[in-house]
Amino acid sequence: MKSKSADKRLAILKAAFAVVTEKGYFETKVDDVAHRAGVAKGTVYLYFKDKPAIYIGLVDWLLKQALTITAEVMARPVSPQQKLEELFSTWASGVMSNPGVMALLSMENIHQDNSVMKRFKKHVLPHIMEMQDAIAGIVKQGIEQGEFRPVEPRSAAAMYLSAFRAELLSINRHPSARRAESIKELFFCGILADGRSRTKLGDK
Amino acid sequence: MKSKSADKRLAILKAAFAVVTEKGYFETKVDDVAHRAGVAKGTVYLYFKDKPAIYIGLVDWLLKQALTITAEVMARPVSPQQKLEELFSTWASGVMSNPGVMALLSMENIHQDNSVMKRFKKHVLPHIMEMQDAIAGIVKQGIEQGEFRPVEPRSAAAMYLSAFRAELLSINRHPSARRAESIKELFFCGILADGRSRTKLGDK
DNA sequence: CTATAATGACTGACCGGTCAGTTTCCCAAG
DNA sequence: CTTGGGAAACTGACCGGTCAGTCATTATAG
Repeated sequence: MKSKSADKRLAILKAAFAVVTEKGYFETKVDDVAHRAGVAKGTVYLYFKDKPAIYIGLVDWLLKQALTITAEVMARPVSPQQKLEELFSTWASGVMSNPGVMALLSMENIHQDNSVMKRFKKHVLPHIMEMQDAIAGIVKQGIEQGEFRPVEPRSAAAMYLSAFRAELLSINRHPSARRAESIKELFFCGILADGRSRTKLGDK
Repeated sequence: MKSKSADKRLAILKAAFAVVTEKGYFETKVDDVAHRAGVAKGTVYLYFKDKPAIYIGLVDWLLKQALTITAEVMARPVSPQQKLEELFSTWASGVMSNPGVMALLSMENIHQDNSVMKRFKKHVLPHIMEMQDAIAGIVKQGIEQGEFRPVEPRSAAAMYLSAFRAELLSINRHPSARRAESIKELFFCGILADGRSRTKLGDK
């Protein structure tokens, strides 16, 4: 099964990427993917067990790319903040620039618990967690170096990913670079004016 | 069509809410909704033109509730920050607490451009925008009063909604109140340590 | 010539939407 | 109060289209 041709498998994945980001998983027909890849439907089933397997293979593939980028950025000899900033823009200009990607990766869909989503969870969540851990690691480093406040690293990682998502969404809606900068900056600086005490929130 | 019974329409919406948040739109069968509502399939079609109409009706209904809460909170005589905090927790404990709601409302899915999503966009996006505008309004007020930094209000609103989403996601994943506080605080304060200049980001 | 890869017509399950038939409700006439 | 009849609400079996997955057949490579 692996021997046939890694190229063809990749071609099918790329076709699936194009179709799924355009129409969404449920509206994507296996025939669409096959045609886009320039093969017959039967051929798709030589490389993937069934339709969900295509989707899982696709997300796997994308996340692996994103993780590679992440690891590469993490290894650079720059400050934690710099790392987070670079990751932000590298992601934004890389794999993730396709407007449909967010739909593809968005975790909301995973909270449903039919059998397809269970399979999806099992295969893909570990990658997501790995990513979040990587970011939490950078945050932790930043805290130790005094660059960041002592926040919960995993919360910060969640927030970081959300900010990234917000950026992509606004890029999709209004293709203007200004907004994005602003969102990234909000992540780092927050919204409160300088004068306000940063510990005030805890009280209430 | 309106005369039949508003109660029954509502019953169908509630059933749809239960099923759609559990299984997602595409996996939801009209029969499921009908059974859950205690009516026959045909009856559903007396109240809704077709399946997408059920979905649109559902999201409309939920967003209207959220907007009501928003307006109510906005009217309170408290500081902008207080407003945002209260909105955050009121939403979190209200309509939005169901783990499936994010999936239901998440905008990612809307970037696909088949006919169903076009209808969806047309009906629902205005409500979303209304919501974002409301929040941007609070932010603007906060800026004028010197409570917030002079950020782009709409970016801040996008960030706020994303932070809210991050909170819900982590609540779903680990039912612990700690994390949520932390995410909300991150929105207000950012992640940088006190000593760091807040304007430094703009350079580069 | 054999083995491996690729094909695409076919099938069976599924489900959105319909509609002829049934029940329920209301009210006017007896 | 009973009755009857007509309208409105409701029902669910059915239909037609769609599509995931199969497999007998054909093409290709070695």
